[in-house]
Amino acid sequence: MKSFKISEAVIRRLPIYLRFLNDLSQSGIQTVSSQDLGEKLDLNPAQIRKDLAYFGEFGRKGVGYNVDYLIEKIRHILKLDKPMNVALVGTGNLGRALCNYNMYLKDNMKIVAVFDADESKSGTLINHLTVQPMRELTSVVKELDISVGIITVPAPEAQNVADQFITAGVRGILNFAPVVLKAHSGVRIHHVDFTAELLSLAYYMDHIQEKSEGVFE
Amino acid sequence: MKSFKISEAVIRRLPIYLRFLNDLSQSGIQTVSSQDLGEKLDLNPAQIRKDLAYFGEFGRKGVGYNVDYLIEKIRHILKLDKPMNVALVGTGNLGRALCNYNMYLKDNMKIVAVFDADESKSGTLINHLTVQPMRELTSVVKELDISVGIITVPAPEAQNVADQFITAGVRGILNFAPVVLKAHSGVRIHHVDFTAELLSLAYYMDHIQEKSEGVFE
DNA sequence: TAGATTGTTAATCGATTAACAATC
DNA sequence: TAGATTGTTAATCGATTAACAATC
Repeated sequence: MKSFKISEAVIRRLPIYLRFLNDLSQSGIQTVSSQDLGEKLDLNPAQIRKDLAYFGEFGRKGVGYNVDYLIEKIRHILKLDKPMNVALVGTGNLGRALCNYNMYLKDNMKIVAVFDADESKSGTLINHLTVQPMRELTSVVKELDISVGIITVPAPEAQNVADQFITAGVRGILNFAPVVLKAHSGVRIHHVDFTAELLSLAYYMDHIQEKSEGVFE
Repeated sequence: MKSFKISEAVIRRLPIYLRFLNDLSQSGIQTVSSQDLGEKLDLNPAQIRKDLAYFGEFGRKGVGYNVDYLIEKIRHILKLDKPMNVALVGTGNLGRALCNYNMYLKDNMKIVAVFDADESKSGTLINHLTVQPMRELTSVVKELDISVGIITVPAPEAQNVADQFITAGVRGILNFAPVVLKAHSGVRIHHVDFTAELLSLAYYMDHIQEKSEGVFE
């Protein structure tokens, strides 16, 4: 048994590999080289080989990687080979969009409970799920063995919701609110910050596009 | 006049600073130190000082940064001090959510046109905007001087939409589809990849949380 | 066998952090 | 003046890329 510290950058690339490998598999392609992957995903082939090599020897010299075998391996590494229950708080436009978007299903991640602070929404249905009041959160998280919470509430309420999730026992949070959340170590927080993506995009609009070159007086 | 290459990591932090500074400003706080910022945003104070110093001397030794002055400076750096027009393609749940979410307004970014490949949707209203057919895209982008395109279509159509945006003349794309897009240099693509965020979150769920430590046999 | 491609080491590159003189 | 905090250099740390022996 070996013990590694795998860097976050590596882990964040694995879902990108997985997604493209799934496409290949569906197209009936059985073998792929790091060269191919690199071209399609805009990554250095050496980086891809190195990333995968952290977890084992998945390829064959002179041949490449077997697509379905690699899919299986990455799914195992990311722990997508067993079901994981997810709860969502905040049934605004974005929250409802995510509930309907059940892409996660094939990756064994499933939204199984939805909450909203506005109790007048309790009982309404979103994609076969009944909206529940916040006071039910702790008990539902425990009953349904929910390990991940998605936050789609306005920024000022996000930290409060995160605290409730953490108290209830979730181990991971996916935050869509435009605010930096605090959590004790032991709880992992990923941030989907599309306002920041849009604002940083603005910076590049008038610049000469030679690898992040900028001019200032 | 000095010429820099500012790294992408630096640019991506500027909107985070800006957002928190806006909060401070609204709370009536006039001065902030890199120490304060670092604590609230989970960043190293030295990094914050260094980031800002790429663009000028915005602080005062022994005092800190004037909140409103720094806001003004960052807004200028990111080019948020002049209006920027945005178009969106794909009026599914996510697209509609983004149209309604006009947080961008105060940052001078405004969605001014919405398109959908499904022509039966043409003419419907989303938040005061009329959905238009794809064949109008090129002319509308030119007429309204649109420089950024948002893509919220299913993955298989995303590259095609990107190509149309690029042909029409946009210089930046914010892609929400779970696929890596290709573009010639000169067009900047940012990817909001929440499925990847969710899948990589799964990896950390059963791991001891000591800075990305993992164990494999 | 000849060509292709992995796994891995070494070299490079870039980003973060520590430290401190300058100065408010 | 004493305390605080910046701007900036140097040191550290980590991630990417190049190169190549191993081998299919």
